[in-house]
Amino acid sequence: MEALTPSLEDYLEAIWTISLRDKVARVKDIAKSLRVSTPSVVNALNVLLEKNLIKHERYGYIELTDQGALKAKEVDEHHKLLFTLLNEIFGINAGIASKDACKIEHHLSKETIKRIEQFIQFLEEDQEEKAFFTSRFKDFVEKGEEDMGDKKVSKADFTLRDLKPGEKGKVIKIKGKGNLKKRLLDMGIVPGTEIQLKKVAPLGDPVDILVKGYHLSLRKGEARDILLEKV
Amino acid sequence: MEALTPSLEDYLEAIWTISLRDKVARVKDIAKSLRVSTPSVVNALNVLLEKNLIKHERYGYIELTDQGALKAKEVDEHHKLLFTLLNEIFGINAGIASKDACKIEHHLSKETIKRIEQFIQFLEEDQEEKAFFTSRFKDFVEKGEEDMGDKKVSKADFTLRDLKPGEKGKVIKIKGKGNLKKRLLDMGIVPGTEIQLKKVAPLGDPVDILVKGYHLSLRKGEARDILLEKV
DNA sequence: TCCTTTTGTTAGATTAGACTAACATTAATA
DNA sequence: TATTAATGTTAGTCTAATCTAACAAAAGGA
Ligand SMILES: [Mn+2]
Ligand SMILES: [Mn+2]
Ligand SMILES: [Mn+2]
Ligand SMILES: [Mn+2]
Repeated sequence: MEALTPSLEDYLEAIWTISLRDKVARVKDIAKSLRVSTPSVVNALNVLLEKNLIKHERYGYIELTDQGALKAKEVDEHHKLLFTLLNEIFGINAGIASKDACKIEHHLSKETIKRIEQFIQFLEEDQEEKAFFTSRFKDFVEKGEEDMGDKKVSKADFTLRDLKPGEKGKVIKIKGKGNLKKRLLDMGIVPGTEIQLKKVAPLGDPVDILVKGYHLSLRKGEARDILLEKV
Repeated sequence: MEALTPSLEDYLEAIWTISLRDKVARVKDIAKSLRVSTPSVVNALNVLLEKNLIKHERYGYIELTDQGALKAKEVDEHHKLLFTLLNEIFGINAGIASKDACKIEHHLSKETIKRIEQFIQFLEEDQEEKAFFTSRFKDFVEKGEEDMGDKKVSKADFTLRDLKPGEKGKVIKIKGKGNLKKRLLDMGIVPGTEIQLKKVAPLGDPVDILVKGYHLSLRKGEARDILLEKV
C-alpha cells in the first residue's frame, strides 16, 4: 500500500470524525469540515475508492472500509497526541494547537510519534509531577511576558536560589501564581520573613532552608521565585 | 509578500546553509542537498528570483538578497529549534530528528514556535534540572523497552513509591541507569538495605525516607525506581 | 587552442490538488 | 405529483513541483 498524501489523510480523518459525530458522512460535510469545494471532495473520494479505503456509491453516503478506518484512526490518534503536547504541555491555546497538530500530523516519523507518546505518558504517570512541571512552565512563560513590561524588576534583588549555604535573606515578594505561591505562603514564607539557606543538594534535589526555626525543602525552581533583599 | 511554499522555503534554507559551508551556492549543490534534479532547482531559482529573494545570473553563482537571507535564517532557526526539541529533549536520534524537523518547520504557527523556544529555554535555565529531567525521561523510555522483554518483572514486587508513611521494605534492585543509580547507591541504597518511608509531601515534593538511621530526601520519580520486597 | 567533462538551461510531460461553471440526481414541499 | 431546493457529479482549467531528454555554456586538460 502506497503512502497516502497529507491531503488524502485529512480526507480520511474528516470522514472518520464526521462518522462518529453524525452517523454517516456526506460530501458536503466533508467539504465544510476541510473548507474545500465539493468537486474537490468528489475527486478525493474517487482516489480513496480506488485504494479501497472507502465505500461509496454515486449519490450515496460515504463509509470507511476496515483498511480505511485503520488508517483514519491512526491519523486521528496522531492528531490528538500532538494536540495534547501542544495544548496541555506547551500551553498553546486550543484553536492554534489543533490547527498546527493537523498540519504536522502527516509529517512525523513513527519514531518521533512514539517518543512523544512516551513523553506524555512520562508526565501522565505522575499527575503531581506533571501539574508541578506544567505550572512551573506556565509561570516561566508568564514571568517572561511580565518582564517585557517591567523592564527593571527592581535592580538590587536576588533570589533564594542565589544564596550560598549559610547565607540569609529577607523575603520581598513571591513570584509566580496559583498552587505554587499559595503553598509557599502556607508554609510561612511571606514578605518580611527571614530565610536562611542551609544546603543545596546536587542534581535536581531540593534546597534545604530554615524559616522561623523550621526546616523546609524547596525545589530549586521554587527557590528562584522567592525574591530577597539583604538582611 | 506572499507566503512561501514549503518547497521554496527549503530551497532558501539550502542556499543559506551551503553559502555558510562553502562560500557560494551553485545549482548542483542545491540539487544534491535537496535530492532533486538540477532542472527542478533552476525552476525554483526562477521563482525565487521573481520574488526578489535571490540574485542569480545565467550560469553564475547564487546569492540571497537581504530579504531572502532574512527568510532563510528564520527557516534555519526553526529547523534548529525543532531539532533541539526532538533530539536533545525527546532523545530522538539525530538523523530522524533532523528529517522530521525539516518537514514540520514549514507548518507551525509563530505561537507554537515561540512556546517551543520558551520550553527549551525553561529547561536550559537550570542545567541541573534539565539533566535530571531528561535523564529521568531517558530512563523511563529504556525501562519501557526493557519491560517488553522481561514480561514479568518479578510479580510480588512493589516500589518505594507504593509504601505508605511508616511502612518498611527491603531493597531488591534499583532500576534506571547512569547518574541516578550511581547517586542512589552512593547514598547507601543497595540491595538488601531496609528502608522506611517517613512522609510524602504534596505536589512535586520529595519523599522523606529513613535508611540506616539517616534521613534522605528523594523525588517521587526516583522512589519509583527502587524495587522492594516485604521485610 | 581544441576537445572533453562538468555544470546549467530549456522544453515538454506528469502528478496532485485545488478551483468554477454547468449539469444531474435526490429530497423536500406546495 | 410537480416544482423547487439541496446535494452531488462531470468537465475543464490552473498552479506547484517534480521529472527526463536534449541542448548550451563554462571550465579544465592535452
Ligand atoms: Mn491534517
Ligand atoms: Mn488532524
Ligand atoms: Mn524543510
Ligand atoms: Mn530544514
